[in-house]
Amino acid sequence: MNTSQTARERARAVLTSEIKDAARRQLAESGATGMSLRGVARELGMVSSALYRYFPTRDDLLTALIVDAYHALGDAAETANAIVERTDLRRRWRDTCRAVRQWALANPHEYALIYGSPVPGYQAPQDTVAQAARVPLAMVGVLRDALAAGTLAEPDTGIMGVVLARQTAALAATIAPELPASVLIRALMAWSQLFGMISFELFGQFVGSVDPAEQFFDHAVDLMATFIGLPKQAPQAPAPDVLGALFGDEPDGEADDGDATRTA
Amino acid sequence: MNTSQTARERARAVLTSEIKDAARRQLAESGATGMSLRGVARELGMVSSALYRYFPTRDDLLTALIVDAYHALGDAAETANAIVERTDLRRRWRDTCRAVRQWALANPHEYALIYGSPVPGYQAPQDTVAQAARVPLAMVGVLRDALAAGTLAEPDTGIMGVVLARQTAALAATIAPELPASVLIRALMAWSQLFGMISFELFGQFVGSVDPAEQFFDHAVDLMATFIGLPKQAPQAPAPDVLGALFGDEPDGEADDGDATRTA
DNA sequence: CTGGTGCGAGAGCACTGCTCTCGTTTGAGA
DNA sequence: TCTCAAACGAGAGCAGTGCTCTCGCACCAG
Repeated sequence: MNTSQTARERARAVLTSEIKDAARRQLAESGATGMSLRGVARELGMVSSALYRYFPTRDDLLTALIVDAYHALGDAAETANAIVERTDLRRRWRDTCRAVRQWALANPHEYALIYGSPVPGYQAPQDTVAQAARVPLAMVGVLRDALAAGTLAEPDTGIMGVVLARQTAALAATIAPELPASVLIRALMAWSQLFGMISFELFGQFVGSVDPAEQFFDHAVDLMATFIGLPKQAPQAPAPDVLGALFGDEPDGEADDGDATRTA
Repeated sequence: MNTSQTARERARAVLTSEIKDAARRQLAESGATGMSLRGVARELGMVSSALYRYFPTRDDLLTALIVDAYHALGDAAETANAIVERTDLRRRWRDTCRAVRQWALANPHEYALIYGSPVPGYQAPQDTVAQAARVPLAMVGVLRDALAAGTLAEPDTGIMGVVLARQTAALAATIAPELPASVLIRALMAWSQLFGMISFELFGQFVGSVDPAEQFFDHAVDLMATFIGLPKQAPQAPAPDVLGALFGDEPDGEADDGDATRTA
């Protein structure tokens, strides 16, 4: 790729990323409304009209930042999920959720950009939906492994409307066919609970109650894990037969933990 | 109150509310970024500088809209909670949550204004915190009545950090001294889950999965009620005729989820 | 009746996103 | 190696924004 790149193309690529960097810096300082095209041009020592060679409009620059933010958040969640010992499901769940919160706390304005109110007329480029799915997919990955290991306590479904039944069936077909609908529904609940909690913490809704939300967050994540059916605690020293069963069936393979949330 | 009001004061009051109405209209159409001071001045047939006699800055006008939005949402939740038969705890819980969602769907931009990313440098006037607490207080009210009636299944606390224990103790002291910390924590979780769910639906995070979120919402609300410890079902409602008199005019298919075909 | 005060209109400033034009630079094809 | 179109940055300019200041007019208490 780089071989056939002309100097102009290389300059264009580097300047494009420099523009995004400057915009990200302004975003981190002043929020989305404070990110001005003229401001980033000023920071780069160029004139504002020159920026339009790289981004046709301000919203396109913001969209690029959104895509990057989704990507960074997905990376954070997936690496946190991949780092933990694969059989320690409870810890994988917890660390994945923690990684999302840590990323949000470290990049509050970028988080607000993607999970706050949609800024323009809110178009969702098809590129973002795949990136946005990475966090819930990481969470589902833990549940799939728990189900495969036989340690997932399958909750009862309860009464389900036809629309919801169809939606969960379609979702299962594309995400995790072996997961029962009841687990999928609770995963969706845990997913929205996670981001609701983070948004509340970041946007100041917890000030009167659990303002330093660290311990509340961990507690809630743990309770939601139990709510879905993850085993209470990682067995300290699993019995040899259980261990053998765990490593014997091995549905996802062990070597590819680089991508722990493969979508089958 | 009108007695001691001079004509000038009356004119000022009515014009102030007219400005807010016009601003709310612009907000509903174009979102927070589209609400321009000059635009509302144009709509009212006045010049922009005249608006500064009523709101010293654009952010102050937005803040007024925020306070009003909190007020309207609190009203919606409290009336929904008050309409239901007081002993029907499950239905009170559900209808309160539904009222929040209905209000959010009816006023998406106002919802985004108060629960999306904070718009300006995010100051939270002391007036808003009391208003913002009304929804969770309505939910807690149901739990208090359940505890008083002896029908609240108190969940186990689990391990709790000292910070969290102190926070929940302080919260209980000011809100509901008789509620155990475990219930309070789960109420906080249900609260953030509710708004996380609504935000996801409004901001388009559910598009790939449960996009028409009606049935998923009801299902999740019900599961969270059980999660907190509310009794499974209202103990066989007191008398059908009373129920019919109370809920004769339910707008949306409310009576018994009759349309939801029960599929296992 | 009079003088201070609240009010709306208008001009103007600094800023924004965006468009258009004009020389210059670049690099691929002749 | 030369040529010419495409890409590029700079500048001017337009319409819009929030906000300030000044100026007359209308109100209302003294």
